[in-house]
Amino acid sequence: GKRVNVEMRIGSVPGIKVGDEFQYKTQLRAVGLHSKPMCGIDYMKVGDMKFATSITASEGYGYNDKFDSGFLVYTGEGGNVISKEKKTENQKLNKGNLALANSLRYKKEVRVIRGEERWDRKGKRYTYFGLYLVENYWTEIKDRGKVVYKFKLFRIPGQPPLT
Amino acid sequence: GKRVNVEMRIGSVPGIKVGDEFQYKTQLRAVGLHSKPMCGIDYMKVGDMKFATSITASEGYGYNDKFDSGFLVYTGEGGNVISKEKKTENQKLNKGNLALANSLRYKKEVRVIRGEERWDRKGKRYTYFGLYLVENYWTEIKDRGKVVYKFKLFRIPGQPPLT
DNA sequence: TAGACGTAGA
DNA sequence: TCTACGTCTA
Repeated sequence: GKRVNVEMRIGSVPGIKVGDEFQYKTQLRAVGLHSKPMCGIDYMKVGDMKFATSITASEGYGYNDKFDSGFLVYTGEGGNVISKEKKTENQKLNKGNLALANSLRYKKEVRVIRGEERWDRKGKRYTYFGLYLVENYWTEIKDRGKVVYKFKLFRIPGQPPLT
Repeated sequence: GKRVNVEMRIGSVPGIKVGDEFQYKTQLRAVGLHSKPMCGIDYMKVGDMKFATSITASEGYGYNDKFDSGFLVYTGEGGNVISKEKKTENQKLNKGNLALANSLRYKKEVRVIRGEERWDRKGKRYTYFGLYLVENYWTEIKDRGKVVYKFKLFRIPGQPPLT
């Protein structure tokens, strides 16, 4: 049980390979992949600007993120999208959403982790998918008339294939 | 990131020594010390009866558990004791509380883990304190007139000292 | 102090 | 489905 406290950064993490799997979000933090225990979008400040460092696309939360060959459409955060108790609101271009927009504008790499539900529903299976770039983003109006941000990311070519 | 799924049992855990420290509750689960990610009392069914396997006494949650030389007074679970939103209710002799009561009656060992707040407030420091036996339990009436269970446990002699 | 794509078991 | 001594950042 060694004490872990990794500095988060943009880009690949030394020692972590595409396809590496983890069981808990605390493990993602321990190895330096994703710092936030409950947030999908992790980001850091460089000077006065936020950039995304990593996103985890966990299935089964009502976000309906779509993984396709080399692409990913990812739903922004905020607006109580997955809350059962709180009222849905418009998502805003702040926090993680703003960080992803900045990553697009400045062509910063984003680590992508996919979280899959396990058949035994004990923990998840978090798989490191590699580095992506944000291609564009837009807003959609969801069921209850609220604004939701969508980010399209493409996988940077030349990385090991996902089996 | 090897997949972990340990069978929980009563008594000491092979390979775990008094004083071993951990950072997250998911680690406690991984090594077989404490299965529940957010509950203080872990227990298992033997035949038709529940017995406690381990308790974590985390500081800073308004439970006011007391560690003394060889003794521990532990607050039972339930009743929304630490909830800020929900109304406080009477604790009942069920779930983990019932398991601890059975551990007293049948003299079953209980693993004790102490969770301390860290100065940097990142993670906790969970320390394995060794095996205890429940000496007795009682109820108290707390501030808002609600029933709270208290369990007194003593540390089984002959174990390595806690430095 | 509150918010956020957490976890497991009853 | 819900509860439960979670865990981090803003």
